[in-house]
Amino acid sequence: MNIKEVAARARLSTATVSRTINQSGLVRPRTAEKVQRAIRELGYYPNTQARALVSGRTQMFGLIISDIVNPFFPELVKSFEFAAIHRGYEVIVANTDYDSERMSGCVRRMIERKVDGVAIITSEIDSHLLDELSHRRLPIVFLDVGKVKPLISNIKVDYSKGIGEAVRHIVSLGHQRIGFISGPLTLKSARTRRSAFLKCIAACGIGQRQRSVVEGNHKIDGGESAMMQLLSLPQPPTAVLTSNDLTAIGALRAITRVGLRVPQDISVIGFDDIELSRFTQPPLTTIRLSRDELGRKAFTALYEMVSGKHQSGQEIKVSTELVDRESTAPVKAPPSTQVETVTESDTRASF
Amino acid sequence: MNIKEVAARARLSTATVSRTINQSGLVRPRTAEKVQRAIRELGYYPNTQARALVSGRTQMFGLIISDIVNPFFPELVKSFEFAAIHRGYEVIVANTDYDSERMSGCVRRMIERKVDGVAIITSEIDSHLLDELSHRRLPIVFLDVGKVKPLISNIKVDYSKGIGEAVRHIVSLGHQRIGFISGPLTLKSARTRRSAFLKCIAACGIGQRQRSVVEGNHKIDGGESAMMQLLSLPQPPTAVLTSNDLTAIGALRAITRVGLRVPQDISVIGFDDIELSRFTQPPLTTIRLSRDELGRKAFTALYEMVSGKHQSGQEIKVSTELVDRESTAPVKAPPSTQVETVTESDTRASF
DNA sequence: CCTGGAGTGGAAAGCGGTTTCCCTTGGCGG
DNA sequence: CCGCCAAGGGAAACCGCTTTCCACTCCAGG
Repeated sequence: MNIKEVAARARLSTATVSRTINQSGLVRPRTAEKVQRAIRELGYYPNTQARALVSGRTQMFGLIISDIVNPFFPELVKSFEFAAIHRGYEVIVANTDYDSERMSGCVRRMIERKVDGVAIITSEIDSHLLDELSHRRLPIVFLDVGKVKPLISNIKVDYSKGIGEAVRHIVSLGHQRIGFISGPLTLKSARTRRSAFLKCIAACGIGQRQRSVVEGNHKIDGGESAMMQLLSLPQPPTAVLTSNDLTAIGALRAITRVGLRVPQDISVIGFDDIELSRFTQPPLTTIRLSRDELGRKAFTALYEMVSGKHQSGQEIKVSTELVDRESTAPVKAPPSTQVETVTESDTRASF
Repeated sequence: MNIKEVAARARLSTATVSRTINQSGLVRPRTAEKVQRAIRELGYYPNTQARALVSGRTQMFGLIISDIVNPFFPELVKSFEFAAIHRGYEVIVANTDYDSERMSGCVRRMIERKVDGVAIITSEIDSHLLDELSHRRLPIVFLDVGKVKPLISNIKVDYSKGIGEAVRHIVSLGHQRIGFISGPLTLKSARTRRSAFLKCIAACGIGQRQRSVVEGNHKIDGGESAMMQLLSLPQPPTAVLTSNDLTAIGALRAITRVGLRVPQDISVIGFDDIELSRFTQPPLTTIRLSRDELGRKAFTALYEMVSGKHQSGQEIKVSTELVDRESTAPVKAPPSTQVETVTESDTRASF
């Protein structure tokens, strides 16, 4: 089934069929109608490969992420994809699995498939790969990597806004000793979040001695053990911010396990506002970074580069904001008590 | 950058370059070496579109799922994709969003992109779409739809095994009144799970009067309200099975909220064994359906159809099994007590 | 009645590969 | 040293589509 059969059936040339399909406006309505009928009768779909070959555009975008299993990404993928289909683009998703080896595989796939642009929402990228891409004049959108150039746009997350709101919120509740559980510091994104926290905390007049920072792994178990570390400090923090929601959930678990309560004994604030955080017990106060917005804006940025508008690359801002739920409360008492007894049996908890 | 440039640089014909790339074995090693060098020096990647055009195979598979945001799917997608890349295939993922309107859009996309096969892991498919696909001789893999035909394989999940294990486990713990929270009964998969439960329960000699079935929505909130319904029964069940883990998590929440304990007062068993279920409080006993296995097998089934082996379509089994964690316990007492007081303040819970 | 130009539709040249068909080579036996 | 045959490599057709370049029709104006 190809354009020739359609042309034959409509008793027209392939050129006319093609023109009709592509709305070139050079075909008389009566003729177009003939074509349409033939197409309908044959159930014809143009071959995208052939089209891509001649037009030089595949109408596909690549989307490189760290790991689709990480709850941060599915929503992002979905909104990117949604925007893409809407404009007639297809999306090829690739997971790096946080591995720069794999990352180069992903980039290769994108090049081989001749995508019209790539969104890279992960930080395992070395400059050599970047060259590879920009050498081929492929539009790229990064998340938080910074340098806008021709054909390279960047989405800049304003971490400070949300984190600032959170820290001020916590401080206004009387908390003085504030902890932070970072992500794995091998990740650029984790380092960015961490330093945004440090900046905000300093801006609020919290001294170095009052803050304690430990490293998690952006997953539940890492959050849990990091929180255990914080709890075993001589002066544990009374409020804890975390680098993502999974970490916060782990922290919640650790606190509960040790027989303390959230938020009465310790306040916890997450980051990202994943779906799940509405369902923790207590519902998690967190800093929202809209993945939906991220996905949409990433697509749009790419689209504007390929369609000529904004060829030069641009910087797009995405904001963050505090979502106040129930995992924060005023600081308990003059900071004196310390964890001593671990009342396992008292730990009644659900999801 | 195309094959001609490579040929020119290597001072050979394009045919030789092509033969070298495709390992046809007709090229002398010395010549091949020349080609390789030229390719390397130019950073040449063959154009997949052009290749697909002439070979008739795009080396792409479609993967149609319900909703990537549902935690059931990411892992499945990942393992499918992993297997695919391993064999040089690319994957196009499409979400139906449980909407049969969208479903037909997904199918269209697959046809337009000329994928070599489609895995359909969702049940919103009407026969008209199916015709559309098989009319084009596209290999298809379904999940639990049943009819194996030429070019149509089916993955059959053995629900009974895992559910049977779970029910026997529960019964051996002394439970007599057993509840089930189903998924939305508009979904075929939910209906399948529900009827598997009913069958197993009957096989274990539990009478109709001892079981109560309510409908959830496969999400946390639906599980929670469905569980509330069960709890308000004159004789609430002492053990509850659910159609998926999110539902079970909701049930956990409901039970905790009402001042009861899992597993001391009520046992809960989930389904799927999503990542999260290890992290609930208490860790969720659940029935594992390996998404990893599902993804791998779906790919393999497709691959075997396109590569000639097993053109006829086959039925592939995937098993389920009980994963015993901590949300089940022996039934409490002679079944008499009933929920009366709701001690909100006593509800200390985390994730 | 002839000419010119707008409006339609056709023929054909690619797009970048693969593959068939055929011509060169080169190695070997006679 | 010559001839033969297999193997290596080249020329060209073709995959399905878009698009340029033309040819033709038709009607208005001279």
